[in-house]
Amino acid sequence: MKIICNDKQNVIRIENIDNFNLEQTLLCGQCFRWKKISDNTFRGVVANKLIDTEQISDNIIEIRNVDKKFFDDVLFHYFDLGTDYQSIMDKLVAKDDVVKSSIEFGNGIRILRQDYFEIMMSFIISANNNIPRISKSVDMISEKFGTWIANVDGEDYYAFPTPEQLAHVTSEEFRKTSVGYRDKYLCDAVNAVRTGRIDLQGINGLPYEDIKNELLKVKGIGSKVADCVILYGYGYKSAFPVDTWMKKIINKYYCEDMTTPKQMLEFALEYFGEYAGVAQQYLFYYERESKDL
DNA sequence: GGCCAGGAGAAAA
DNA sequence: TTTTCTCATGGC
Repeated sequence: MKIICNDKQNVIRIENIDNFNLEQTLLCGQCFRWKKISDNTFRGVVANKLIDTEQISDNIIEIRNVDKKFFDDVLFHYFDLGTDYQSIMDKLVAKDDVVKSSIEFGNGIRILRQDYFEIMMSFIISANNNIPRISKSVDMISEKFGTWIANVDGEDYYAFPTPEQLAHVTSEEFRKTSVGYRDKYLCDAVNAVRTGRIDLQGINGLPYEDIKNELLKVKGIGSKVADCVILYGYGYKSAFPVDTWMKKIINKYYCEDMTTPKQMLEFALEYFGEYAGVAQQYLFYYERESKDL
């Protein structure tokens, strides 16, 4: 991987990068705030900055509107550029033909490391919901309560609000962002952070079981949502969210008679091992997208 | 008009 | 402790 900085134009160019497809990574359901604005370009807000990023070729990506400092301080970590995905892929491909097919189908998904608070709120909204609506609600919450970032091409962009900005938002106000009955869960999550019932920064690095138990203290966070936060926020690559799609996949390809999510989680952790979460993301993408072929 | 979405909490068994 | 019911919302 080679990183070329052009601070005069605020462009970062990443060359010779393997396993990084923007569309698969940004629209695969692990994040909700990136928009496709042309064939190969995506626009999104990361840490109070509006960023454009373009897939120049399979191995070249350009990031615009960022200087070297922001790239080093934030984006390198956000895009998980310090991780050797090729070695992870090699290990997973050897598991079985289902994983192998999934990885050959979507061989450019990276697991982002997103803001803890934003990802927690987003996945509380995700419960019994669908991706377009989750995205819509997260955008509405940002627009109503977050800090304005920029107006580009006639459109306003906002940062996801901080816990302080949401401190006095009522459930009725959350309800107006079409989150449905999850409104009160969002209030509780904000309250949990502000009172210190959960320390989102402090729990980073705890053993999987411990960090999960901390997250489960928040109303609206069950096993699946906790695993999403642990995987897409804290970057634990063994965390394995069992959603409706993963249930289908496990029943279809692995264990026909398995019924409970708890069983499935135990099976997945044992079978897929330290990169279970990565396997999960590829299986999820494959099962959802390959139907269109 | 019922079913489904990246489920969770509360009630009931 | 483990199953069953209910919970907004919108697209199909």
